[in-house]
Amino acid sequence: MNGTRHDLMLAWVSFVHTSTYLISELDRHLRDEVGVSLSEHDLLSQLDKVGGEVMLSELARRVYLSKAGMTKMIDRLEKAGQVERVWPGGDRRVTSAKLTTAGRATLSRSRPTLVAWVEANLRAHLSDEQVISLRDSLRALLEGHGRWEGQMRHLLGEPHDETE
Amino acid sequence: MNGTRHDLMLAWVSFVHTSTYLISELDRHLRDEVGVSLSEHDLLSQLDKVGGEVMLSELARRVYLSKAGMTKMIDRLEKAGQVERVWPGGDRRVTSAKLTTAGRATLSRSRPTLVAWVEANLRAHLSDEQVISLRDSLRALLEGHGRWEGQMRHLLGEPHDETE
DNA sequence: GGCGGATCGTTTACTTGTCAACTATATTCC
DNA sequence: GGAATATAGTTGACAAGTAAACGATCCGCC
Repeated sequence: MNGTRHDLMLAWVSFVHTSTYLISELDRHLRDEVGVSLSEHDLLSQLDKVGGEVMLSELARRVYLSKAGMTKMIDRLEKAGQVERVWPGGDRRVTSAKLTTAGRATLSRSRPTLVAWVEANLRAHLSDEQVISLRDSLRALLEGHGRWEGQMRHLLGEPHDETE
Repeated sequence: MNGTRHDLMLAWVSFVHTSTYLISELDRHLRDEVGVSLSEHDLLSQLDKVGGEVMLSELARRVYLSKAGMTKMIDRLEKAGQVERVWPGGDRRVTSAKLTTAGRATLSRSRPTLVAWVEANLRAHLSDEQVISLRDSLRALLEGHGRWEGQMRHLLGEPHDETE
């Protein structure tokens, strides 16, 4: 018996089930409490992280959406007043999106809701060491697939800076 | 600054992005190579784990699907000949599902494909210690939410036994 | 300076999921 | 034994994603 391989597959199956479960729970929670889905929060959060306009295809890449999916998501969020399409001149093919004031207001409610939920549903079941190890492993996976971004300010609503 | 809270949120955001990315990649890979989606593989795998008939609502709970979603999934898989509906008498409300021979054949192709993919896409970027720690943390999360099952034989196609 | 091939965003058709309403059966309890 | 209630599965209307085809624009290069 290859114990290591078994551990690996166990980790993977648990990973799939955990994410399926937790993500759908958090999604429902955010919809109920704030009125945005998790992916919508994620999009608003990316826009806030950049702090300005982002072209749609770049935005799609960041939130793992096809370009058709991004068109529809921006349609919804624009209709809801959270986001605005802008045409920043230069290349006339590109459309960008930016947060509206209402979008920033939504973020100011969704962010603490999300933080509290994560405290209650992750932190509550993990030791500090497990959180750190999880963070490092996931970062290694993202890096290994070329998907690690600067990520990680803004999660708590901290001011933007460039010191990384 | 609360470093621990920041680490926690970083871990969570990485978790969401990693699972979004990896799951969609594996899903595409399984469709291309074997012709089943990841959720379909998961369903077949659950049926195989039990080794007999399972009622639809129990199946739905195991793969995190609504009962309407389960009806449709079984419709598809039955039409594709992978699965059969059976009515095991007793409670006349219940419908169960079981694997067909074709379903078992599909599993015998999807399982090694999945194992190879996980070796190449997880194992390749993680140390043995990270795999173990990941396994333990995810198990703790599932247990914390009352979603830990026996899970974990069958992942590699090992014979059923009850020694856990 | 204009032709061929990429890239950007949208549209269309389709897939796969949810929720709410419904039917049929089972259970509780008076 | 019968009414109220709960549970199993299906159906229909909708939500949110994809892939492929399309129009517009940009770029490289002869």
